[in-house]
Amino acid sequence: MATCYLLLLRSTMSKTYTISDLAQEFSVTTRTLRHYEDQGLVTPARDGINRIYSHRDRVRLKLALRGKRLGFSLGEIRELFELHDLAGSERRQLEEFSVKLERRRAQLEQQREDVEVMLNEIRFFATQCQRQLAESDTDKAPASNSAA
Amino acid sequence: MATCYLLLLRSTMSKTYTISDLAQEFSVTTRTLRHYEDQGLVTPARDGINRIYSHRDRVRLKLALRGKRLGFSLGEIRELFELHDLAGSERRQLEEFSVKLERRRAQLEQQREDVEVMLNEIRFFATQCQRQLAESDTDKAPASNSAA
DNA sequence: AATATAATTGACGTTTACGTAAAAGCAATG
DNA sequence: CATTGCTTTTACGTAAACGTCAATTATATT
Repeated sequence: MATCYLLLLRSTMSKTYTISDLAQEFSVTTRTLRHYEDQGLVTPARDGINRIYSHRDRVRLKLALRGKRLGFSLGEIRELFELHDLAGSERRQLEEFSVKLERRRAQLEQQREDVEVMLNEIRFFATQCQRQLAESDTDKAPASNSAA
Repeated sequence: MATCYLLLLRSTMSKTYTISDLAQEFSVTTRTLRHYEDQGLVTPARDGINRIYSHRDRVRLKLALRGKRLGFSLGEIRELFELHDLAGSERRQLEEFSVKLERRRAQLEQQREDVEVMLNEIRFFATQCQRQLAESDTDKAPASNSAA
């Protein structure tokens, strides 16, 4: 049930996409996609001069955008990708990766708490707002006036 | 149990703080605090030329930092503060506020989901890492070799 | 009084993540 | 075949969020 997206990076699918396909699908500009390429987040093939994005690129883009929503920098996102590619790698690197993952996990759990708190705040003010709006409604309704 | 921090902004407490008090407590630079003042997030009083931060300022700072962790811009954070100050305000503004809150709520819920997914990924890779590290341990242990 | 410590106000610098404009190359289409 | 549309590279521009001096001022300490 809990799909692991990073694993999809290994998947082998042959559908390809143009730059504007992906730009449209993910509501980003083509400039953004080229920028992500500069930063090493995607590595589209070429048809002559034109970029051809693979399924893998698409997945990476999706992951990158989620990373961004969570406040990861492009550099950090690339690091995660690189670390993933380093699967059957040296012990030293694996240990470093492990440490980084742990740090990230802590940050994310802080963030999770932040989100909950903030949602509470917002819900609270939303109700306050609604209440005030309701009051200003009854104020304007000349029939039902409950004494101030 | 669920403290509403924004309400603390109304609280009346007389303890004050210097700029470096708050900088230390929240692990930011004094430059940051001055910047936040420029952006209207805090409004310290003055003792002659020196800044005197109130309890209210402290709470605002705390809120601002949480906002930042969640990817809010300083401008958006200020907006939230302003909207809060606008408590007994005009219907029009309240309605706008309501809409903004709703948008924020949607974003936050997206973010909550993002966090969960990302935590899953990270947990998955953490275990993978541990496994590999364990394997490379048994590899190096000359006693127990389970045939490749 | 002299020196050290912390605060102040400019003001320019830096990084990140793109925006935007210019000049040019293919591909289909009227 | 000229135009339209999408693509390319190159390159300068920009907004946000501070960093980093520099020059001054105020307070505290020896």
